[in-house]
Amino acid sequence: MTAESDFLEAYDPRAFPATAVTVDVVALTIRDGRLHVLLVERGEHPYAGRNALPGGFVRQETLEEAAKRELAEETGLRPENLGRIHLEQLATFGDPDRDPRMRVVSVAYLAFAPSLPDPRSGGDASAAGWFPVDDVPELAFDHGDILAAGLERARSKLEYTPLATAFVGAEFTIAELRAVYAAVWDEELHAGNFHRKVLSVPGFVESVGATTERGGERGGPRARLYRAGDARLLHPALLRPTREDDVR
Amino acid sequence: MTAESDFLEAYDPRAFPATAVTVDVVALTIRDGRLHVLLVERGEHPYAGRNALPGGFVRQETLEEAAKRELAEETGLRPENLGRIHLEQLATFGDPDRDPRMRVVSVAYLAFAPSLPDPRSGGDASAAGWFPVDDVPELAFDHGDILAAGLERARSKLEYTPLATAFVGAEFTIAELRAVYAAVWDEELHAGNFHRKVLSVPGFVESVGATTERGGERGGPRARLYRAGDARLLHPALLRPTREDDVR
DNA sequence: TGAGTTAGTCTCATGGAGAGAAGGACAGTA
DNA sequence: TACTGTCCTTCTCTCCATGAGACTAACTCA
Repeated sequence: MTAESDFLEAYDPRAFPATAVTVDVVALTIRDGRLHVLLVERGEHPYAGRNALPGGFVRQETLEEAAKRELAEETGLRPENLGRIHLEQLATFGDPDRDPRMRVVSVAYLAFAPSLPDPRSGGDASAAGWFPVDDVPELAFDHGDILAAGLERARSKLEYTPLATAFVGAEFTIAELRAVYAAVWDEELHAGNFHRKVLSVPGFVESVGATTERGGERGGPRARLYRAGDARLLHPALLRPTREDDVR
Repeated sequence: MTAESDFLEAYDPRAFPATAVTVDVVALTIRDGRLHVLLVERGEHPYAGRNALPGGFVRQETLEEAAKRELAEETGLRPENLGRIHLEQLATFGDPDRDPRMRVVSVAYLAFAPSLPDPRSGGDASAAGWFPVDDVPELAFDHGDILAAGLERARSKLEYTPLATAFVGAEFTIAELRAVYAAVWDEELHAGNFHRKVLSVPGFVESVGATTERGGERGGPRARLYRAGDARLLHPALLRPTREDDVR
């Protein structure tokens, strides 16, 4: 392999045009029954003062590690506590003029988390906060497009994966799970049918054998507790009600 | 906005570590009832002589334009003839050591095309060819992973989008469409049920009003011709038979 | 002309999904 | 304590999508 090592030694990485690679994270959670996204306020140009998705340049690390690092920085969570947070690659945005400084290609990641503390109180990440996704200010760069892609991915993934369990605690009730679907899909769901459906999908949830300590805030019986099962795909899927408009 | 323009003038793009951005294309087509992928033989180090997905560095263009350009170069197709080819972003691969030369982040694209001529006879793209996806040699870089991701995406997208029509000509029979599903999914399909299903999904196909000139090669009546309808999503979806193994 | 093949239609059994309702268990209030 | 309203959980009924199988008619090839 002498030819190859010679080649590698003579290779000049600067021969290619400078392109920066960043990660941006669409971090979603549910607070007060509404879907929220994590946004930070930009302190620097360009778009100073505008809200943006948390993100930054990729260092000597994998893309996923970069996304985890950015998420940890902005939420104030320690990386080791990121375990229960679902993280997946969303898409890559690289239009030549999406950043006025230079060519920046951004790999967007999507994160789902159970309700997290307000990052404002976290100290370091000063100007960060959770915003309801249906009431988001205009964002910097093309982050509005990235957010839209993240929301669509989240809505779609609830259908055929047990992702909703990433939004709730380790033990949860069927009603809590239903609230997740209702918040992400922004749809009312038939409690009885949802209950039957969730329990009928193999591996979606498994019973803990206990119930909540007390009934709901406004009455009602104690609910049985479940934890996430071992299914990676829901079969059959929980299809969201499809509007004709979506199809064409 | 003087502050911002001052900032942009003083900005030094070289301040960030050099990272190259490439696109790689998983181009799929169907030949002789089998799913094929387009591969090129690398002439240069690293991985000289190994097969790889067609791809290259991104220039002053959008990522999708780069993918189209690479695809056109390797297939010998003129860019204006790429119209009927479906192209979508697949995922981005950026592990620090995936390319021994330098940090290379690759945005992978997925392309579906009707049967194309053999690129070997196209002249320019000398060492390119179509390989059956279930009989692919070991690939350069992490292109094996990229191909696997592309196959899974293709199989999944057939379920809920009219993507299969991108594999056939402008006018096609239901049997041809069924052959696409059978090839991509590598599954036998019940002809009667498939027929009923395809015609029952609104906007999937629309009748041309004519039939094939003659029956099948081994007999049978003439088949009615259809063209792609205006649906962007299939509802209800054509779900592939799910094996229990896939679920866990 | 006959045998074999295939497009298209149909029937039947099964099971999932939506809608509605009922049985309790529980919280809050009078 | 009694009452009211909430809501978790289960059941029933109906409709529809799906899989399996069969049948007819049109066509090719020998």
